[in-house]
Amino acid sequence: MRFSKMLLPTLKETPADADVISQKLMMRAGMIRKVAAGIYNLLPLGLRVINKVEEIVRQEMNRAGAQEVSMPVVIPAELWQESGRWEQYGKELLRFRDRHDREFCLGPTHEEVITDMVRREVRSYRELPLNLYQIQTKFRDEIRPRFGLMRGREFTMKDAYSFHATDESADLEYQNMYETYKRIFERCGLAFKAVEADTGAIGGRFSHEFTVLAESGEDAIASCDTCSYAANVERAEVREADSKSTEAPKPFERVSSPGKKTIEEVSGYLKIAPQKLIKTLIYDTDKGLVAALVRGDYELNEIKLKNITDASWVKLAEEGQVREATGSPTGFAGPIGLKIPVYADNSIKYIVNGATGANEADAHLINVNPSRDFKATYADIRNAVNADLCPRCNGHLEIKRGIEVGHIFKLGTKYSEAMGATFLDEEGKERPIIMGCYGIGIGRTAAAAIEQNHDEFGIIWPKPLAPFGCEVVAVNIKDEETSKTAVAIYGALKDKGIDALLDDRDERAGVKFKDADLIGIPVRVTIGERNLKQGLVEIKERKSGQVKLVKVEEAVAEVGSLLS
RNA sequence: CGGGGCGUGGCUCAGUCUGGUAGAGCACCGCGUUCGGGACGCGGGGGCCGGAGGUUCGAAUCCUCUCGCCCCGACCA
Repeated sequence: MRFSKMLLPTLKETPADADVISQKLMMRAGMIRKVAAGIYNLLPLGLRVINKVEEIVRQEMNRAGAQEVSMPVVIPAELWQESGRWEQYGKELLRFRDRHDREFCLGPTHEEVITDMVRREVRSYRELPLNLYQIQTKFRDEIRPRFGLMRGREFTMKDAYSFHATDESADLEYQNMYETYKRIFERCGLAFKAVEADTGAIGGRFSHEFTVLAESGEDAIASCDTCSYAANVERAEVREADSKSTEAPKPFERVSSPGKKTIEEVSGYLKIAPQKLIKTLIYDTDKGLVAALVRGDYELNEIKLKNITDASWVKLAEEGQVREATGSPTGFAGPIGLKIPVYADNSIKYIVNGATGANEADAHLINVNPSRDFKATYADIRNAVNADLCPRCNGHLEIKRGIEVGHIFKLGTKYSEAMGATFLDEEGKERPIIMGCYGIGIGRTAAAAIEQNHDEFGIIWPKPLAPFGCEVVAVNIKDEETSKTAVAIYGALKDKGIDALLDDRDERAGVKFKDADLIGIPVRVTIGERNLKQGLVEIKERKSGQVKLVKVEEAVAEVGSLLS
């Protein structure tokens, strides 16, 4: 491709509304342009990268024995009503009506459609297992789209669904996909981690996230510094250190604490460390109001709370509900005397002479001792923090940020049962098909690659994702020798199967060099008059910045060896 | 949806508080000089100041309503 002919509008300035590096660089490099919030055009350079990612995914999925299909973006409501998600999914699901007033939605994921497809075609265990995937546009009406392709509302995703007659078969495929995902992200040149994760709205029994470590990541990952344990903090198990305090329990007493509501205020006013405060949060759930206790310096993990209470949703109670449960305004709740179920984080157990709300305005209790003064169900309901004990070994957890680029789930029979996707087993017995599902965010993977591979000048593409393998820069296109040599090398590269970009614009050298650094092609061949007089051209690697001069005739071979 | 902010040539922004009829840099077009790390000079084109209503002799500027976008919290590939 010739630069002069390509729609490749690079930007000298960073657009005001971009806030992560990948988004800024994608905009500046002329890869993407915003059409609406969370909705983007992919320009030629951007599409090239997306195609590279897709091709790697496609090859590896095929290699793993999966078959590619394509499902519609527009899905009739009935399918979602069958699975029960039409009601559950919430506003992320963009719903609309056609001219006949029939209800549809834009597919945010395709369990329903694929389950419908398979239940129509598969009758016997002989036709299983099956792994079907597609690379397709999804739409999720995100509350807050941001970070360019990293969290768009419309995005391309590879989603695969597997169908099995037995649990063992499903587990085998889960493992197969786990290995496949590792290969895919390795081939993309990414530093990633597979971590245990919560199953969320997709449902199912267990799952792993594939996370690219990056400062801008929206996920917090806890990983052990000695063993291989890694999990999303939403999921990370917390093991409390046994800390036997030598302090003697004192009788509890009520103290006045006018207007002191937050942990900092109470801690400061009563001169008690946050670690000795019992934070009491009132939650509304579909099972009624509950109280959740965590140590003052920890955060409650709502997912864990939801799991332990066996509720299908939990949310922080409103002011009125807090009054109803505690008889006091928010900020003064405590576990003593509550009539609702009390769930306490394991860390509470070790508090001696702690402080908590008195369930009356402007008062707290001090010298509270959990085992003596109130009853609670103890469980792990807090978020893991840095330096927590590893649940698997004697190491400690480190919290890092990451971008979730892939997720694999063992679904079980959630959808097959709801939608009647069954098969006949060897004994002629009808059974629900066991399912797994496996997603990869294509655009997000490309964005993650930039987050991990860039410098102050621009993108540094990992070779497998680079939109071109090599950029040929003709320093002065008006010089006949330069122009002839550049075109010849460019042609020879193409003949050799190397995708090349020829910067044949009539621009000053500086402009072309800046653009080359910005768009981040791995290898640059620079043809300038001075070197050319000695029969030499310059070859520069984007990543290392290493420059070497080679003979014109050797340039193509040198580029080839740098790219292999 | 709650809280905060912003909408002025293609892009980045000034002008808004203190109304007087729209600017800069970059980009774009022409000519000339320049030419290996985002050149310079001269000339030029381009803006219902997000939209609607109002106040006023006069509104980018003040008021009301609306739409869009961005940031901080509850979702996920």
